[in-house]
Amino acid sequence: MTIGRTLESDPIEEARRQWIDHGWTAAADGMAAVTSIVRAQQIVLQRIDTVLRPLDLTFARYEILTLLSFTKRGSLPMTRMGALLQVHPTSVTSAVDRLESQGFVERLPHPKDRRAVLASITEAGRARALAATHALNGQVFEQLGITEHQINQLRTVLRALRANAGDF
Amino acid sequence: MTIGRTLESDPIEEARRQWIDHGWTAAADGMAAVTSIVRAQQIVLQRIDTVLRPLDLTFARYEILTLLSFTKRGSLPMTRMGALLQVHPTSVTSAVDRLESQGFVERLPHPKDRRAVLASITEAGRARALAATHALNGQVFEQLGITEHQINQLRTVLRALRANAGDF
DNA sequence: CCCAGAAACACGGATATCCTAATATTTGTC
DNA sequence: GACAAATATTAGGATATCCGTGTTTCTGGG
Repeated sequence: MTIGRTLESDPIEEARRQWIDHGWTAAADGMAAVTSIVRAQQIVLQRIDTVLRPLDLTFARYEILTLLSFTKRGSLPMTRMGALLQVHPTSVTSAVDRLESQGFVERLPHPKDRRAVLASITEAGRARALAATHALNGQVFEQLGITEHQINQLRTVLRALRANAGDF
Repeated sequence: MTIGRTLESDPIEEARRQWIDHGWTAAADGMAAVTSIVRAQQIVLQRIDTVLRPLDLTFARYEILTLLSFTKRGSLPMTRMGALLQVHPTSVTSAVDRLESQGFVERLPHPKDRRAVLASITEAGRARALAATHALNGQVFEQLGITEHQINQLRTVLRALRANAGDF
């Protein structure tokens, strides 16, 4: 599962030093922060996929199932899910295709708008989503390896970044 | 470029509230932090791709070019690059395939180990990498929309996370 | 010293995912 | 009622990962 052997030093810190040595000092910290985000996402997504693979789910499909399970009727229009989860409409289509073939979701016609399609979670979908959440909680979300204080720093800073990007 | 319309509230904060309401309090902050990392990566990678597209580069290929430009001889064994950039060997192969077809990199035989292949950056590759770095510095790395203090918090916390994952 | 087995290296094929562009249908608006 | 916008889908390109293969190098027992 691990990609390479252990490295002698932090490659991101080394890149940051290179930036400074080349005179790009104003961008050095930002470059290091961005690269850290990309790498951290690889790490957590790899852990998530490892936990989710035995359950035949990916993170994208897990997010859809969990979102649907939180709604009152267990269903949402496709476009609405794309907006809430910040993914492209085509990604929603392909993910729902797979979830439907797995029996976790079914497509229903929208009662008011004949253009729209409702994705509705099934009982099997609810059960699988719950099992996945319990596995992720215990094996990923409660095991990040950083302090509670650091977790909250992360949430706060990234919320500022997301807000600046127009996320909400 | 933006995916959906502006949302009324922070969807991650809403998910965190759902976690607490369901009694998964111990995992709520970790879930929010992980989801924030995933979303933040989407945001920064989208900005990076927008800047790099006119230069016919992706972030993965840009990283390879920049890494090579930082070495003394401008060349590295394929496996070594995979280890430094934390990507799979097959990803290195396909990225170098494309860079070679673009004329930014050439494959050379390793002088000592006939199994290995050296990827060597060309002059065109150096020029393109430099142009890309200047564009990314000005349009992404210096424009994150968060304070310098927050940038450094991010670096520190994510370094702890990466160290815990065995990155270095 | 020698040689058989293990490990490392790069690549090709198959699969899954995401994004872009284009399309058909339906709804809303002036 | 004509025209613009929204909705979901399909098709195509690019990327990343998993698995297996052929070649080369390393290692350890004889």
